Amino acid sequence: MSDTTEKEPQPRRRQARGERRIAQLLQAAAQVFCTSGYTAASTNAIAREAGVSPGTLYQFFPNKEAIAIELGDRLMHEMREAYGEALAPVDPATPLEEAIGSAVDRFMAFNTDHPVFFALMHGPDIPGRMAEAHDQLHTTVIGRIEALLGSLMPDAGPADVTRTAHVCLGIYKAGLELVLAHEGAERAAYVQETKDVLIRYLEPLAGDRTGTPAVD
Amino acid sequence: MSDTTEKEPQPRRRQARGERRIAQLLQAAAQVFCTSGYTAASTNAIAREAGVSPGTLYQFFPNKEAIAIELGDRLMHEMREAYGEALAPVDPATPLEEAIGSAVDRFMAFNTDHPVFFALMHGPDIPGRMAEAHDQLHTTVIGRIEALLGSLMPDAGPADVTRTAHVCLGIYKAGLELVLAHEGAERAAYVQETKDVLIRYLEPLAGDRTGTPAVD
DNA sequence: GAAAAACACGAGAGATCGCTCGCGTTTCAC
DNA sequence: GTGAAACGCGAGCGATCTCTCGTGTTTTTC
Repeated sequence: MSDTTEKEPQPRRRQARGERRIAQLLQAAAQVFCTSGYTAASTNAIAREAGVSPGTLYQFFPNKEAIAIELGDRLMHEMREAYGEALAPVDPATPLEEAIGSAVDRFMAFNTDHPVFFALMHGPDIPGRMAEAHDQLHTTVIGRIEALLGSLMPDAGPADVTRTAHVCLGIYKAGLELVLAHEGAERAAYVQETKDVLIRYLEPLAGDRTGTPAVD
Repeated sequence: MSDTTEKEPQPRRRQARGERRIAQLLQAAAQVFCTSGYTAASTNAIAREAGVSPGTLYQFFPNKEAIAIELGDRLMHEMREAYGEALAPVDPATPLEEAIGSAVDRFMAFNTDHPVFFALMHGPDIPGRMAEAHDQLHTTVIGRIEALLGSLMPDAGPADVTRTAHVCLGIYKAGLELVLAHEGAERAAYVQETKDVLIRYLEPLAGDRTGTPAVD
C-alpha cells in the first residue's frame, strides 16, 4: 500500500566492483558456453573461469538461466547498437546482390565476433526464457525478409513468401555454420558462397515467373 | 592360452525374449532421444518408456552411450539396405535436376521416417563413438558429392570442389530442418524448395565459368 | 569512526543421473 | 525333472551439478 511497494524489491545497489564482476562473469560464461554448450556448462566452471567462488557467482545471478539470459540480452542490445536498422526494409531500388551482400556481411561479422550468440541460439537445450527470445528474434527476422521478398514476388501468395523467407534464413544459418568452422581465406570464401546461394535462389523470383509451379 | 580366449567374452546367448526387449528398448530410446536429445535423455526415462526397470536396461546395454551407438549402427545399416548405393556415383548423363531430385527425395524420406537420425547426428553433445560415426558418414557423403561435382566443375581446384560440396551438404541439412518442422503439403513444398536451391546453386557451375573468381 | 550494506568465500545440502547389486522368475539344455 | 543361464526387478551407491548459508572482508554512508 505504501509508495515503493514492488513485488520484486531490488534494494541491491551495485558497486563498481560488482559491475566489474558481472562483466567478468559474463565473459567467462560466454567462453564456457562456447566450448561446452549451455547445458553441459556448469556454474562452478563459469565461476572458476572467472576466477571467483561459486558463491560469488550467485551474488549476481539468481540461477544459471539468468546468466544466459543476461548474456543474450546484452548481445541483442549490442547487435541493435552496432547494426542499427540492418534489418530495416532496404531501398527497393537497391540491387538484389548488393542488398544480400551487405546483409550477409553484417550478420556474419556479428556472429564471428560473438560466437556465443550462435552457441546460445542453436543449442537444443536452451532454457525457456532463452527460447522465447530466440523465437522473437526469429519472427522479427522472418518478417523483415518477408517484407523484402514482397517486392520481389509481387504475385505470390503469403504462404509462398513466408516459405521463401524461411528458406533464406535456413541458407544463412547453414552458411554461418560453415563460416564459423573455417578461418581466414577459406572463411571469406564461404561467406561469398553463402551470398551466391542466396542470390541464385532469389534471382529467378525477381523477373522470372516460370518458377511458380502451376500444378494441375 | 586355451582356444577361445577372447578379451571380451560374450558367452551371453540371447533368448528370443531378450532380442524383443532390445528392440523395445531401442525404440523407446529413439522416442526419448527425439524429444529430449541425447544428453538430456536419462536411462531411467528410456527404461520407463519401454516399460521395464532400469536394471533390465543394463542387462542389454553396458551404458548409455552403447544404446545410442547400437541405434546409430542399426540406422546406418537400414539406410544402406534401403537406399543401397544412393550415394554411389550417378551416371554423368543424368540431368542435374534429376540427380539432385532423386538424391534429395531419398535422403529426405529416410530422415522423415527416422527422425532420431537427425537428433543423434545434430546434437552438440553426442558421445565420442557417435561423433566418429558421424564424421565418417560426413566424410563419405562429402566425397560422393565431390565426385559428382568433379564432372560439373572440370576446371576448378580441389579446394573449390570440396567447398562446394560442403555448401551442398549444408543446404541439404538446412532444408531437412525445415522439412522436419512441417507436415503434409507444406513439408512437400519445402522438399521442392531444397531441390530448387541446390539446382540453382549448381546450375551455373555446369556451363558457365564466369563464377570462377580470377583474383590477381 | 561506526553501522550498514555489498562483496567474497567455500563447504555442503538437496536433487538428479548413470549404473550396480542382490535376489527372485522364466527359459533352455540334457 | 533339474541345474544353469538368461531375464527382470528396484532400492540405492557414488558422482555431479545447482544453489544456499554462515562467516569474514571491503566499501559506502552518516
